[in-house]
Amino acid sequence: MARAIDTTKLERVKETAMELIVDRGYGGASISMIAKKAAVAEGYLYRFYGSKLDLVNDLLFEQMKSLLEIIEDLFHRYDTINEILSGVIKELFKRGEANPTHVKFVYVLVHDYSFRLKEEQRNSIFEVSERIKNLGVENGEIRNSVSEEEVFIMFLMHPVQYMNFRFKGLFHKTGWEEKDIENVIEFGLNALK
Amino acid sequence: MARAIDTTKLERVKETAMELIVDRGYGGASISMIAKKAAVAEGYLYRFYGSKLDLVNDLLFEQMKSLLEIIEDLFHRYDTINEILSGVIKELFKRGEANPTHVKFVYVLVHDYSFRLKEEQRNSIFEVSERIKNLGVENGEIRNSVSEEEVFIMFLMHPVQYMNFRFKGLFHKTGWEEKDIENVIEFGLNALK
Amino acid sequence: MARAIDTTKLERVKETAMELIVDRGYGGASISMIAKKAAVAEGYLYRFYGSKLDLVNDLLFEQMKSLLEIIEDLFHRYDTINEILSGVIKELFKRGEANPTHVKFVYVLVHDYSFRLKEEQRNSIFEVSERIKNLGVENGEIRNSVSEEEVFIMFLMHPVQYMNFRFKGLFHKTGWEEKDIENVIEFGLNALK
Amino acid sequence: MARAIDTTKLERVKETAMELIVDRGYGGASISMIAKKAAVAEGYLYRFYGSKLDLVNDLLFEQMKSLLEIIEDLFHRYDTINEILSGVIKELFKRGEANPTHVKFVYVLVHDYSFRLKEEQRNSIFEVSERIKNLGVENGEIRNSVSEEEVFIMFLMHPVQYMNFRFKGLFHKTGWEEKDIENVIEFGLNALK
DNA sequence: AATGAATGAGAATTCATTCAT
DNA sequence: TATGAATGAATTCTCATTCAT
Repeated sequence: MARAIDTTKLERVKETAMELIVDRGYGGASISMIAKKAAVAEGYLYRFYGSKLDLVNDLLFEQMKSLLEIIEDLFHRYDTINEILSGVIKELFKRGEANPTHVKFVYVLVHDYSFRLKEEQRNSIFEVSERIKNLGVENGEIRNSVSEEEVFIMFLMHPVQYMNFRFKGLFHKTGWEEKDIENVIEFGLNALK
Repeated sequence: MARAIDTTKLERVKETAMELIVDRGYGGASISMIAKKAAVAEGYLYRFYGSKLDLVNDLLFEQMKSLLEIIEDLFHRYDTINEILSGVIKELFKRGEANPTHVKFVYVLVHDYSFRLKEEQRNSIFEVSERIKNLGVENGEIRNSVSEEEVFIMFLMHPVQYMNFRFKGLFHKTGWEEKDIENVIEFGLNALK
Repeated sequence: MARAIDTTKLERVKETAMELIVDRGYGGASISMIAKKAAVAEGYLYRFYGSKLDLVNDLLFEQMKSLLEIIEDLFHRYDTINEILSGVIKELFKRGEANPTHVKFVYVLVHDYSFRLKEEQRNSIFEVSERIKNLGVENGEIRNSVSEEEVFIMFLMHPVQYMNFRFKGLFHKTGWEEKDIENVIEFGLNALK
Repeated sequence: MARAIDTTKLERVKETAMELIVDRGYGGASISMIAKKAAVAEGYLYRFYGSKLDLVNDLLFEQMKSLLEIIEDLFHRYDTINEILSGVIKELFKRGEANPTHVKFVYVLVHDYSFRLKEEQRNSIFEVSERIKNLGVENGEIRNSVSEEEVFIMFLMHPVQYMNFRFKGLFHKTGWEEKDIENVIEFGLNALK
């Protein structure tokens, strides 16, 4: 009987790839570095991905999906922008604490012109943003002049950027407290209202 | 006497480097590609920069400086957040139209963990943000709970991100109109107030 | 299981490297020349050596070690300078015949200021020379005024230089005969006595 | 009227070239390094030499000539091997003290298979060695079994090698004293007798 | 299923040389 | 006479990818 695929192994590769790409950029993270750090043979990942690019695109898709699901999920559970945005941002910060690498990875690749989200995911981003906007406009929590882009920015990109500024220590601050999270929520609500 | 330095040549190299780095990432833009596209010898740029990294760091510094000067300049000419932010955002969009590559370049590299702004420039970012916040808080145009980071984000990062979402067509829109610019201004003022 | 390492391959690289370095100098023997002549991929040798310099230093160490072992060995088997020196020189000429490249390689690199023997090997050179001198002085076969350097020169450097003058045809002679070897031995014994 | 050639300038280039070649090897000493250290334009030396190789060959010829002239000169002034060899070796050590670089330079290049003395100079080397040998054999100061090569070695190569071992600190000694010089003379006379 | 030896195209960088001034 | 800007071939080294085992 054939051996089963060792899923922890592949997981290790993915995690390591994200770490190294965040730290050293796409070009700076070599397959052999990733393989060595993940304690896996160099040729291993070619059993699952056709190329390095494939792997990274897949990783980006997966991570972005996971973040979008936070929004989708809360959108279905609450019906005010206040609740949804609060929930999303709290969850994002929670993940930033538990898995900084994942958040950094999305942050880095989303701003890279060499990586594009898949059409399918772009559509899904547009749709969530639209539905949120509609809800907000009905509720009076979002100005009409706010665009879908801005909704997306405030729900996802801004908190992610905020965390990354802290990761980078751009303003000589690292990490965050409860109060910072509250401020980010307040900031978002204000921007949209 | 030796030949005079051909200054347009170096300018060509810098411009081409930014274009290719935006399109293909730091690692994806090779020196030989840059040189060929700029119609310059491969060894040419090493007369001015010690390495590819040097060149790119210098370019980032230069571009960021140019953007920061917009803020500095308007800060000295106006005394309401409304006027300053309007001025900054209008100028940013103007540049985005005239020189999309420059704006894309800053956008891409600022989000890359492998490139860090120089300490000197980070300090200058903090200082401008602080001065703007102080002014705004005095004027009643900025909430006290808004952090310096958020000021910087709304004055620079958000408009730059907005333009780049349009460049990328993330929401199936490309380019912008007068009304979009007005909205971005309104969005920023709201977020800070 | 991965492929087994082809050991003859590395051997080919080493041999070729020595040949080319002897003929064209360290700088004149390029990695790609070596690889092509050894029928090996350019990147191959980097699996074993971190750099070209590493390879060459290792080669020098190996070759020098091999020559020093001749002396060590004969020192333990005989107890007159006459016997030891005769043995060493005969063996050196034998190797010069069988492997001229090895002898040329040592000759070239030992005289190059950019390559230094490792401290460890320098010590071992000093020690052998010292032990030989002590034996010779006791036996009355070596003058007291002869230095360790001169012992080393006569046991190793002089025969190697002699062979290389013949390789180079500096005096319009190439190769050597039994009588030449005898003369070199006689020359050495006289010099030390 | 045209400016005269600035001979000190060319002299500076030659001296610097020798220094750098000794320290870093032929390939390691670049034209631009030499030019910068000699405070001369990069293109300057091409007014006198067709190529880097030309320069170095010329330098080797010049330095070797200068050393051979010591022997020629003393050969005409004295008529015993003892006097000639003593004179030569003393003069060589004197030069080694005054101009270590020159002695190192000859040492390095003579042992390099990529540089060959010119036929003309090789002949002159052979002739001096022959004349000395004949004189020595007549005088009874040189054994008949000694070859011309060995004469040359003892008159030039050995002292040069001796000095270079000291320069390199191969035996943990640097520099030399009067007594060392006497020993080298004694060593040479013994070897030839 | 997994390994890691081997490849070779392509990367960044250097440098001898040329030539307009 | 002398300069040094500019060149581009060649160099060392890296790395994604393949494939025999």
